[in-house]
Amino acid sequence: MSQDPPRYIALVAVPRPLHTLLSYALPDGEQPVAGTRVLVPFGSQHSVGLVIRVQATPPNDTDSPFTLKPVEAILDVTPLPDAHLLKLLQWAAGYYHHPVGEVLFSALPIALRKPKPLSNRLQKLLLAHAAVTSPLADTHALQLTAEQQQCLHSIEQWNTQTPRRPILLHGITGSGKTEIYLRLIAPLFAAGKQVLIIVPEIGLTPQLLLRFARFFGDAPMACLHSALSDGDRLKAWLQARSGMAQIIIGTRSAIFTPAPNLALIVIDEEHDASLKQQEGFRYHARDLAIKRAQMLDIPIVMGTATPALESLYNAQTKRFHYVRLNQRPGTTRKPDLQLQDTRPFELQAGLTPQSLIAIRDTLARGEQAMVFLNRRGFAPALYCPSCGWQANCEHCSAKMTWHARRNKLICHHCSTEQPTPLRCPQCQNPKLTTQGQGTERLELTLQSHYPDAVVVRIDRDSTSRKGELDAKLATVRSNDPLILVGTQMLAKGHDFPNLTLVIILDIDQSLLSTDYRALERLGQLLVQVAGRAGRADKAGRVILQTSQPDHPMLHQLVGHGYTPFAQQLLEDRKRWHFPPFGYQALIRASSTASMEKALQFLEHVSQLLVSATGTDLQRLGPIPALLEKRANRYRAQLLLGSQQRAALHAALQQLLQQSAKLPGRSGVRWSIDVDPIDFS
DNA sequence: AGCACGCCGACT
DNA sequence: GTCGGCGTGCTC
Repeated sequence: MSQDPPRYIALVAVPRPLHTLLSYALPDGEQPVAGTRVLVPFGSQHSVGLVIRVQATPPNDTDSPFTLKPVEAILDVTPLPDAHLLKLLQWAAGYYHHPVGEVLFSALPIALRKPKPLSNRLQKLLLAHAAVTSPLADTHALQLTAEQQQCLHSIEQWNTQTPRRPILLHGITGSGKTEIYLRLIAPLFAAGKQVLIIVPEIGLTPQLLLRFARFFGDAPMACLHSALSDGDRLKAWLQARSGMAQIIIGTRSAIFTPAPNLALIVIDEEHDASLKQQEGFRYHARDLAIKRAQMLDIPIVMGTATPALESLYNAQTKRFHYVRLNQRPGTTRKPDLQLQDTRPFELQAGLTPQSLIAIRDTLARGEQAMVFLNRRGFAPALYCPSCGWQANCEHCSAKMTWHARRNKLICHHCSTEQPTPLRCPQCQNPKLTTQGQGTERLELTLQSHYPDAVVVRIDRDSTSRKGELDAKLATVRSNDPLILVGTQMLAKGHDFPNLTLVIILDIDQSLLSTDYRALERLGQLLVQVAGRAGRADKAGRVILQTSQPDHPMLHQLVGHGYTPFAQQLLEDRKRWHFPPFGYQALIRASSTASMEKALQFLEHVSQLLVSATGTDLQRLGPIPALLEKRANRYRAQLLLGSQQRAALHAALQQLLQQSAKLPGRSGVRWSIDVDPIDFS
């Protein structure tokens, strides 16, 4: 049974952790375009794959070790990621050393993993679109201030120059960055172009969305975020891909949305850590956005009140254009920021006497106060005062947090829940005690301290039900005097005009952290939270409670502001050859068996890298991770550093090529994190 | 990631 | 004697 050799073969990426493409024979006469999905046989089963390339079979192809299996079905007529996205994604797979098929499919809506053609869905969408006409409903345009006009003018100028550079828009909270975005987008919108806007977390930026909706009227907007159903996500994605959604707003993964007429990318809050994916394909949406804009030769604008040190450095070295907005329209005074030493006082509700007085006065003036504490739950520890027993998570090397409302112990690392023990499991003592405090306790104690005041708590626990967050935000926006208690969730994207006092608790841990990025993040968080105070025409006051009021970096931040603070941190980074003065990758390993197993594996990785590269690759570790055990896995890490990006990437390439032979790899899960930002 | 293949303990 | 444990290795 001899067969003619296939004329063409397809190189296909499947959504599995394979670092290679697989070759399949194509039926006679078929030449699918790169980016179309195919159904292929895969081991004993079938898989959807993406065609990356189609090649003619070499005429006398005798050295091929395989008899190629045939492509079973071609699922699409047009490519899903277009040629440009395909190129970007392949580049990203190489840069982040992540399996190419997983990278490609992580950029597609989940619904497209099923081997179903999408032709009919498209048809429906396009028919729906035919009825909509959407004039620019610019009835809510505000007059720009002189500073904003100057800023806009600079950006427009830069966007006519070649070669292009990314633009860093460093504007203090309330300075009107959104107004600048809108003015940049408007002419593109009118010209039928598309714009991609990446935001940290869409549920938390309702005001930005509202502003866009007002500005662009009923223009078709595609929103892509984690709360969407698979169907809605596919719909938004198709609308963007068809070009009919001109405004595309989304979180991190929206950076992969196809947009044939893309003319501008905006990254809002470019410093935000949520732009970096923290598992699987660990990409940074800002960095990929810069790459995408560069490949398309379109402008990219990154806005923030607290630039990432990397971005600030890029601005200083002229890789980025840099423009500032220093004024808050309608406000004359900057918030008054003060450090408060907690050590001399016995704290009540975690607050110093001065803080308590400040809250009382604020309420008396009919204004709002916010107490920021980045810790959920009632208390971060439950222990027995008589024998010293403590409620630890049995799956993690961590204490369990006590939640009063649900009367449960919850591990914030693995989400394990346990009923609160009635007596000490060790000595039967019926009186267990909590230690420390979270937002839940803060809410309670503030309420009893100010019995007549309304206390609103906003954190993940108090807003998990649908509509709950909106209701709470509406209460706050009614501008009645109240006390707002909350975590991270309050730090970004909200505008509370009657909020004039912000108290920030418990920052001491960040000041002592071994993570070299902890101070940068603390600085960003403090400035962002402080930016909530004193909007509209009311002066704001920010109180920073700490047991280390003499910390030099805190003084730098409070005394001179974010930029000199960041500059100081950059100088430290330079001394240590840390990013952006060097390049890093973190190898993580975990084992259910023991810490030793994870460490030993990384020791072998380390040795492989030395013998394979022999370069001046710096190695820090292997060391146990900050959280040594999580969800029953012992975790260790090895930090790699180099002054040459190419050397680091060559080393990672070597590691991947030889990883199958590494001793001690059985029972160990491991991963590569390029440009790590979180060392937990 | 799945899945099959393969070599060691307690059961119809 | 077999059912099945998950260690190992492969997927064109």
